[in-house]
Amino acid sequence: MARNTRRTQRGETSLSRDRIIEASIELLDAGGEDGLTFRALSERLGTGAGAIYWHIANKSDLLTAACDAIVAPTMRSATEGASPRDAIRAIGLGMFDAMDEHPWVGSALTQAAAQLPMVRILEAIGRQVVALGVPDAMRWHAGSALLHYILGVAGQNAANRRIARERQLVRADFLDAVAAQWAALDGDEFAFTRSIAPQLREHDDRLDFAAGIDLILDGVQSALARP
Amino acid sequence: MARNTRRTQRGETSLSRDRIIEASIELLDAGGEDGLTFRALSERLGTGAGAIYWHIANKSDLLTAACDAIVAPTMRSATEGASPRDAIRAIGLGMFDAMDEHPWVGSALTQAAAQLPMVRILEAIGRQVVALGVPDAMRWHAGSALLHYILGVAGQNAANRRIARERQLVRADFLDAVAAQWAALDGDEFAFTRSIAPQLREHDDRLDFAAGIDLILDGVQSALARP
DNA sequence: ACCTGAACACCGTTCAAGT
DNA sequence: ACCTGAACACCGTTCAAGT
Repeated sequence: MARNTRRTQRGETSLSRDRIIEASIELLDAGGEDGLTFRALSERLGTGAGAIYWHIANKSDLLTAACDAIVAPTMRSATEGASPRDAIRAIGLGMFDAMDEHPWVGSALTQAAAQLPMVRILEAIGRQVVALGVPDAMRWHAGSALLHYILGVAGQNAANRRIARERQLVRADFLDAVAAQWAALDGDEFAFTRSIAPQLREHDDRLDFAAGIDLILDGVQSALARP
Repeated sequence: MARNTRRTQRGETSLSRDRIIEASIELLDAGGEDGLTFRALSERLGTGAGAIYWHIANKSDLLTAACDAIVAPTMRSATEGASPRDAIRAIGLGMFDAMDEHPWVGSALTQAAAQLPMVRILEAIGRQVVALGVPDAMRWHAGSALLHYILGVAGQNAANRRIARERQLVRADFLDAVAAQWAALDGDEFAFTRSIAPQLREHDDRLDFAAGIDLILDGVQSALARP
């Protein structure tokens, strides 16, 4: 960690794991997951591709580290809340907003299963589940349901953003395209989907996300109340 | 679709979209997502890489089609159930079992956001949400919470299987490795995660998955009961 | 209409060689 | 200890040329 402090003091010219991660995030923000390549990264850092491998193990390691650089501060600032319930909502919405700013975090999170970024989210949620008074035997179920729900929305939003980017569509046009696609489905086989297609355009992803968390928390609380 | 019926009658030598998808599924089952390449596929089909492009648009299209070939029959057979609640559970468990047999389906589902496979799941769930008596205004929230939860578990399981495969570990050894990793975390910063690490080894993914669905359904039902 | 297969423009990763 | 950059073994996709 303190390996190259002497050089760092001299300026920004030296390579370091932190500088690599920082540049990676810039590339990911600018060009999505495809934007991060060792060639683009080494060009931006003014170095050779091989140099990067001195500081990181491989691309998967790099993506996880970039993801953690977003998730860690998000979890640190989202643990406040008037009640455990509010705190859990804040954790979820904190992740939602972070992924809104960095859409690649959703898929990075999925790829880095059981790694540090995911554990941070689990930890933040779990503490509030305990504070909520959930008994030992139910903590795992409650925590993992919330975590999986958050990861599900994460993955889905990330995929939607990637598709919209590839087709060079803004959000509204993307939703219009999906709604049109759904409306064209077979009326008998896809009756439900067709019936909710109009809601696609009006809906607010962030509110929907919060509503899902509330549903799970309601389920937890009704289980707590059961004799 | 009926383009090459004459040739198909002669035997299995002719190429078709269905044969390509079938061979893709075999490659995906055998080697995970990395196992599906146009070179491996053309070799297995005894043809050139370019020939495949006559029948499918690109790799993303191919993966979505392979995913749909798994999801469609799963949804067709999983819609039975004594009650809407049982039916929703059956839909979820049907997907769980399908992904257990074909681990790549989880990530394919995420990549094919808003595409046919996902719509089939949404449709199956939505119908049961209606049957459950959920009013119009809440159907979207209930359906998308269930869908996102299922997709979250899907992505997570797929990622776990991929990592286990890469490290050539069987499930039990993979869980042991994760549990050991968690146990080594900082005691203050990761108190909750450390406390549930032992449960990692004992837990049953399938039961946990069903428990999460029940939590959401309990939440829906408690919202229905509210004045 | 359908297929061939070489060619193109990329990847992530390695490694002998430098400083 | 850290970096260079050419080389390696791959990718998905295209396309002139065949039948």
